[in-house]
Amino acid sequence: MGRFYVTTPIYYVNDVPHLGTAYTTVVVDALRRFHQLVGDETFMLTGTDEHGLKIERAAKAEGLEPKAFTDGISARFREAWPKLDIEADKFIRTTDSDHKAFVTELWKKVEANGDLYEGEYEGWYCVGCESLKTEKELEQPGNLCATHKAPAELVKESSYFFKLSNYQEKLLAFYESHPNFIKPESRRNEVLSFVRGGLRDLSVSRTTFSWGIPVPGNPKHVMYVWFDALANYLSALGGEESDLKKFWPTNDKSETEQVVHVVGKDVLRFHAVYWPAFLLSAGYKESELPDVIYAHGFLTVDGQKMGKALRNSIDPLKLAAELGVDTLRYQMLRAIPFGQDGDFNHEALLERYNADLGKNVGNLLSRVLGLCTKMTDGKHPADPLDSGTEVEVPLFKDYGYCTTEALSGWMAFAPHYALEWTMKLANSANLYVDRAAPWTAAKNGESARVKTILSRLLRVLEALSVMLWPAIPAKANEMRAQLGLPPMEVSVGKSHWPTSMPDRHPGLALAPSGPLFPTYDEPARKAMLAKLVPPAAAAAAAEAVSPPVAGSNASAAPADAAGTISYDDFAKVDLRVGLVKTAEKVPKKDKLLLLTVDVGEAEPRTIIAGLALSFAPEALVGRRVVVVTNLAPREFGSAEIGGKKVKLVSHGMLLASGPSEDLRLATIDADCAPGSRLK
RNA sequence: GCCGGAGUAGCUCAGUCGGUUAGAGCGGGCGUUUCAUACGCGCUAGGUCGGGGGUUCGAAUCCCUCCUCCGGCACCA
Repeated sequence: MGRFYVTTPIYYVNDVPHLGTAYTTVVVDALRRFHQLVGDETFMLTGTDEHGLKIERAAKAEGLEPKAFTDGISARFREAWPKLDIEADKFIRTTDSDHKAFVTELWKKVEANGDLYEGEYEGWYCVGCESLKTEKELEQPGNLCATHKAPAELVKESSYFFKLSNYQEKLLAFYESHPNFIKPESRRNEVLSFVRGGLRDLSVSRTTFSWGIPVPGNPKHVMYVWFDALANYLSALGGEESDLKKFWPTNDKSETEQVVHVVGKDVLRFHAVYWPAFLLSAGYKESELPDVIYAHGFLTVDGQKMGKALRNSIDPLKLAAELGVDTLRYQMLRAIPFGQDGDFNHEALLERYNADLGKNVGNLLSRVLGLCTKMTDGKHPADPLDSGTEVEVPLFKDYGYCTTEALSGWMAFAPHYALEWTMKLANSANLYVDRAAPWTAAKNGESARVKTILSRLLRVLEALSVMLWPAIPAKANEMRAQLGLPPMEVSVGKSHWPTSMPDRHPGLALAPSGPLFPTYDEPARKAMLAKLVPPAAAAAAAEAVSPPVAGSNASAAPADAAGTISYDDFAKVDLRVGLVKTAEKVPKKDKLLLLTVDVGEAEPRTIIAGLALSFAPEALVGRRVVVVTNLAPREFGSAEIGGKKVKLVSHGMLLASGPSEDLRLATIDADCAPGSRLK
C-alpha cells in the first residue's frame, strides 16, 4: 500500500475536449482506480492551462475578457470528464489565485538561486505554437508556420532566460540513476539524446502580451506559459500546511509512493527536461522530483491522422452517449497499447465489444445466472462441496495466472495487457462451464456437485467484476448488482485485488436483469457504424432533420441507444405481408424453423426463424406474418434436411415479440395479399 | 543529413540469452454442444518472419546493405 499521485496534462483552453484529451484522461482515471483498488491512497489531478498570447487573442476575437473566455472553456472540460466516469480529485486552473501565488514563489526561488537573467531575444514567433520558429521551419512565401498555416511574427523582445544549460549534467545523472523516470523506453532514449545534444538557456518570459502571471518585481513581463503550467502539479497540492502535500513525498519517500505524470508525447520534453530543471533550481532535491513521466502516443481515427477538423467531428461525449461510456473506455484501454500510437477504429471497437464484453464476459454472466435460476433457486448456493475434480485444475491454474498477470499489467501502466489477461480469465471460466457441465450433474441428481460448480463460477464472476472496475466502473457495478453484490468499494490500506478467489455468499440472492453487454448483430452494427462515422454530407443532413439525442442515455443498451431515426431511415426497412407456405423444424437446432414464405414474389422466400420453442411448425402454415424483406441474408450454419446437408440461409426476418419460449408473432388483421407493403 | 523505433498470418500484435514442425487474440472457414446474449466449446491460418547478402551446425532473433513507415534532432525552443 502506498500513495499514488497521478496527473493528466492541464489542457490548453484554445480547444475543447476531444478524443485525444479524453483518451489521456480516461487512462489516468483507470490508473487511479486501479491504485485505489489495491489500497493506495490516491489523488488524481486534471485541469486547464489558461494563459498565453493565443488565449488573449482568442478572447478578443470573441469580444470577451480573457478570464471570461477561459471560464467558459474551462467549464467545458470540467463538466466533460464526469460524463466519462472520470473522477478527478481536483480540477486546477492556472488562473486560480493560489496557483498564481505558488508560481510566483517558485519563480522567486529560481531567481534567488541565480538561474534567471535578463536578455533579449528575437525570432519568428508562431502564436498557434506559442513558440519561436527557425526560418527553415517556415513555409514560403509568407513565413507561414508549417503547423498552423498562419504567418509567423518577427519578434524582438526583452526576456528573462532560465539557465537550463546549468542542468544538463544534473539531468543526465538523474536519468541515469532513475531509469524509470521516462517511459516508455523509446521516449526515454529520445530525451536522453536531446539532452546530450546540449541544452540552451530557455526564454521564460514575454513582454508582448499581458495575459499571464506577472514576473515578480518586473510586471512588464509575464511568465512563459510552460513555467506557469508545469507548476500546477505542485501548486494543486496546496501550501506547506496542506494535507495534500503528502502526495508529493520528500526525502523519506518509499518505493510505494509515486508521483506520475501522464503526458502526450508532444509535451514530453517540457515534463522530462524543463520541469525537473525548474524544480532542481527551486531547491527541490532529486528525491523530490516526480517518479514517472509516462508519454503516451497519439490516436488516429480509422487510420486517419486527427487533424483539427477530424478531431472536432469526433466528440468523445457523443461517442459515450451512443455507445455507452464503458464501451468507449474499454476500447481506449484495451485496444491501444499504452505508450504507443494507436488507431481508434470504429469497426474494431464494435468487434472488440462484441467479442470481449458481449460474448466472453456478458454471456458468461448470463449463462451462470441462468443456471443458478434453475438449479439453486436464484441464490448463491449454500455449503457447496469444495473438493475439486480434474475439471477444476485448469480453472484454478488460470485463475492464479490471470489475476497475477493482470495485476502486473496495471502496475506497469499497461491497461491493455491487464485487460487481455482479464479476458483470459473469463475465457477460462467459459471453458469450465462446458467441461464441468452442471446441467449433466443436475440430471444425474448430483446436487452437491452442481452447487460446487456454480459457486465457483460466481466467485470467478465476482473477481472479474473487481478486475474490470478500473476500466469500466459502471458496468462492473452493474455486473455486481446482478451477482447480488454491492457496488465496488475501496479502502485505503486494503487491497481488493482478487488474488485469491472471493469468499462465497451462501444464500445471497442473485438479481439477473438481462444482458449486461448486448451484442450488436450485423444490422445493429452497421447502423451504429453509420451513426458514428457518417459521411460528412450525411452528417450535416441528419443534423438538420433530427435534433441531437440528449446524452443522458450513456449507459443504455445499444437497442435503446439508437435514439430517434428519421422517416427516411425508417423507409429503408421494407416490411411486407408474408404468407407462410411451409414450415419445418431444423434438426439439431432447437430454436430454428425453416420456413418458406410468400412475399408476393415469383418464388416463396426461405426464411430461418427462431420460433421453434413457441410454435409448432404446422401452426404457422397459412398464417400471415410481417416480414422484413430487405434484410441482408444471414447464415445459420448447416443442417440435414430431407437427408441432404444444406446451408441454412435466411432471406428475411419475421417480426415477433417476447422471450424465445413465449413468442407472439406480429401479424396483420385482414387477408392482405402477400407482398403488400407495410407503412 | 544525423539518431532512434518499427516492418512477423486478413486485422492488432507476442516472439526471452540465435536452436526441435514461427505463436496469441480478433475476423474468416469447418465441426459440435445447449446452461447462455444466434451464445459456448473444438478444429482450422500452410504466413519468402520488408528485399538482398553474410556469420553459424543452425537466425524472425547477430553483422552488412537496400526499401518503406513512424518518431526525435538538424546553427528553433
